[in-house]
Amino acid sequence: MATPPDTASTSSGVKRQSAPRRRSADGGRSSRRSFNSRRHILDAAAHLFSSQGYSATTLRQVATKARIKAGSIYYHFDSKEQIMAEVLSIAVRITHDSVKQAVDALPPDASHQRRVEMAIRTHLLILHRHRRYTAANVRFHGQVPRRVDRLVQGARDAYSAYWNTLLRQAQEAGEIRSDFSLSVLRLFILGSLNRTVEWVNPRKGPIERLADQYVAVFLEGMGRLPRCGPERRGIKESV
Amino acid sequence: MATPPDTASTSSGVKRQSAPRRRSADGGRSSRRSFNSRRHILDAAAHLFSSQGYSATTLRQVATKARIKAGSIYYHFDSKEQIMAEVLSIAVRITHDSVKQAVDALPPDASHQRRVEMAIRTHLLILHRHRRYTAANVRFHGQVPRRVDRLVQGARDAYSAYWNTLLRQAQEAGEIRSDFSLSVLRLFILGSLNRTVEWVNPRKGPIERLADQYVAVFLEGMGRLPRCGPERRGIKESV
DNA sequence: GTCTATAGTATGATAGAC
DNA sequence: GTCTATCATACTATAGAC
Repeated sequence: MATPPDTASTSSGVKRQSAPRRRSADGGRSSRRSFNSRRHILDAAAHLFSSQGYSATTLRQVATKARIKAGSIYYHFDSKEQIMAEVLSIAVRITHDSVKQAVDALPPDASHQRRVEMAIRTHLLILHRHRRYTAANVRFHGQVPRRVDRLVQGARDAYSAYWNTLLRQAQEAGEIRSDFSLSVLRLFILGSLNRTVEWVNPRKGPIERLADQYVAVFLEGMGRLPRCGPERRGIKESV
Repeated sequence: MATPPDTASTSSGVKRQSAPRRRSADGGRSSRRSFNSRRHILDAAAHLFSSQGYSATTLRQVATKARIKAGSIYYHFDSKEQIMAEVLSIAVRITHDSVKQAVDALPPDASHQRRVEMAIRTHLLILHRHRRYTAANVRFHGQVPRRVDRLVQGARDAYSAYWNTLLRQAQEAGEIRSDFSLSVLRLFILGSLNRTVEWVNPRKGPIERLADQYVAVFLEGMGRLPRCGPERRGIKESV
């Protein structure tokens, strides 16, 4: 069974674009908290946005969670919208990068179904590993000011295009039913994976076991012709 | 191919609980607009809630859309939360009633797979037919004040229980793989269907064609043993 | 880089005329 | 049953001290 590589730790994906200058070599223990304020604000905002929504989250809540006062946020960011835009961009970029990297790491002779399987597994794993950020993106798509959504649209389109290619190649190789609409299939797959942020509790069981069931349904369900016989993998309830 | 019956017109599902008194026999043309204010408020609120979110929607917006002034809302409702609670309750009740009715209308000897198929088709159809209400429920689950969500939880649990029974019976009859977790499968199915409110444009094609593809994936993907041979239905891209 | 204080605006909800 | 007017509160964002 394929398992995605362990890419993109939580901190590695945080964008630094237009961050303020810092002291060149963080002197020591005293200023560590303030030194990382920008990331603390992003983490706090991502968490609150993804659990309450954009409008329901106030900058006072973000500030409290980041252990600073509300006014201080404006040293690091220009507006609430900018914070949201950055959170969403981080989410899309981490996901896209991780999935692409995992698929590329497969042996060159891997089947297209296998590549799709790896993409499904990695997407689901990353979705829950970076849940604060990805859930903000997944749950509030279309619920944020248009200006914000538009800033992230390019990254989202690129990720969609990546999946389209993956699926098209599989269909051309005869590994996906020729009567399926690929755009529907992509939205079906990604939508169902993304939806899991609404109910999955990662502490109740490994995401990999959840991925098993999703992979089983999709690979069997979209295959050109079903494989016959008892050659099946065991899947246990664990989520 | 099974098609759900045409149940629950838009207006039929609107709850009247605790509505103010009305004139017994609506006299005629002059007061028709004010006569239906309560429903106009609910419709306007459902539409705004489902497209913008609960917090982002203001009662002034609702009032404008319902062609009244903001203060007048409080003649019909006690609070913004009450309006949302009523919108969500309507959504869950319409869906549950319609799906149950469609499944019950199947011939008694219908297979369990066929019953699940009908439930999938009807859920998807109703979801988009009553989109204003259902999208508010589906998109903002967990994003509204707890008091509101708790008022709807009972209805949601009942609908989940209904699906659990449907799936359990199918699995016991050997029509769903025995190694699948049914709670995961239910969340998988309903989650993927519900997710379609984020991207489906009903004017671009009939929901039935979309349902074809979802049914195909789920029935093939969760079946105990895949059916062999070329006995397949044709599915065309249309959404 | 963070603070306090506050400007300017918008919100949910209420009171009372009609 | 709807209106106008308004209260009390909370919000985003800014200004300036430290």
